[in-house]
Amino acid sequence: MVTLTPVMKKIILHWGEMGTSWGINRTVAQIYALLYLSPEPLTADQVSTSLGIARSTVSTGLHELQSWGVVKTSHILGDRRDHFTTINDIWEIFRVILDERKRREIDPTLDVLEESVLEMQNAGTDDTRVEERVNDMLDFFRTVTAAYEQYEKIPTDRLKEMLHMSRKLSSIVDQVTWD
Amino acid sequence: MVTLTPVMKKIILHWGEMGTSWGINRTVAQIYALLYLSPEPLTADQVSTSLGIARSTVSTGLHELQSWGVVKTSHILGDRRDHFTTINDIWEIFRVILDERKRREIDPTLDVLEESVLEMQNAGTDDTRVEERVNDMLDFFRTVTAAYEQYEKIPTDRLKEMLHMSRKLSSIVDQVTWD
DNA sequence: CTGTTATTTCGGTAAAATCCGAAATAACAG
DNA sequence: CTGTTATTTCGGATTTTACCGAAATAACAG
Repeated sequence: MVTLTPVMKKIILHWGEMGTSWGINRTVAQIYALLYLSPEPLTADQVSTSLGIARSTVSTGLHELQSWGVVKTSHILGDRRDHFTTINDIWEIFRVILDERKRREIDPTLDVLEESVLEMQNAGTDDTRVEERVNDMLDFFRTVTAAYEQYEKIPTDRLKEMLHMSRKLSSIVDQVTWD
Repeated sequence: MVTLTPVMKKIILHWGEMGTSWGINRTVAQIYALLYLSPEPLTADQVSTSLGIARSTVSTGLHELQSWGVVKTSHILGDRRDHFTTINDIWEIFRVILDERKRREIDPTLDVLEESVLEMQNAGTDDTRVEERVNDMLDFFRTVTAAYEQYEKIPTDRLKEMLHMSRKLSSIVDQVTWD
């Protein structure tokens, strides 16, 4: 059991709330926050008692976090329990989350839209409006995906630089013309 | 009652699913998709019968969509019922959604983190680790917010250009150095 | 004012997501 | 192999969220 300072409690609880808006379940997000703030790796039991959630729930939650690659296990000599930590660069964490969201939300939508376009071509409908709108959507999602692929190539350190300098950056980009 | 083509059904259903991952409730997202695809504005009753959801649910859903500014009413001479449409630029729509998400998820987090830093200063804890992590988070959220403010200034048309040219853009940005 | 149609509010129900705890399994020490 | 500790699985209970439909309110025509 880890004693939580008021600040830690506050952040863990808020993180839980925020998680729900991000489609991450409340307790999973709390587990994450606890591990992120904890000075050393924690066992599943410590997580369970500190947050007051069932051992089994912690187990499932940790698996989910591990499957995303934002939580790792570490081990201590003479102790066969797993100890859990988060990767500690918050920028990396949000890259992972963003990636997960893209995978779950953008990619399937792209598929559906592409299928739809094909189906409409085959059916040969004269439903111009729907056709037009679906094409608009498809263009949008394709463009966003392409841009995302560019973003993915940028190493985190470079990304930090860029965003820290976002003001300067945007004034530079303002001078760009395509033709 | 509007008859839905298979393609429309497919997209509406998928949109509903996607909505849930975005923190938008399934039926609200479906209403949105229907209006987006419909050639002309629809009455609440038409939405209700076409999607098979209760009139009252439609009412609430339409209000929510209107409060976000992505659905507007229009009127037809000699008909006192409201007719509903979506704004029809999908780019604008996603700007609105993004903005909503920022407002609900980023802004409150920034508040909590700033409060936390103050509290920790007052309490004078020597909990270096937590302090460090909270500061990291704060820096991250501040940087993202600042970058978002730059993005907000870009007119939609310009944004389209930029993203359509994201490859070229990123090679230009690659040449930027700050010092 | 009265009747008619449109819209909204709201309490209760239904559906979905979350979480618990008991039991099963796994991992290991001796 | 046996006992002990750690971890996972899973059915059902609990909580949360979404949805319906009846009743209230609003908006209007005559």
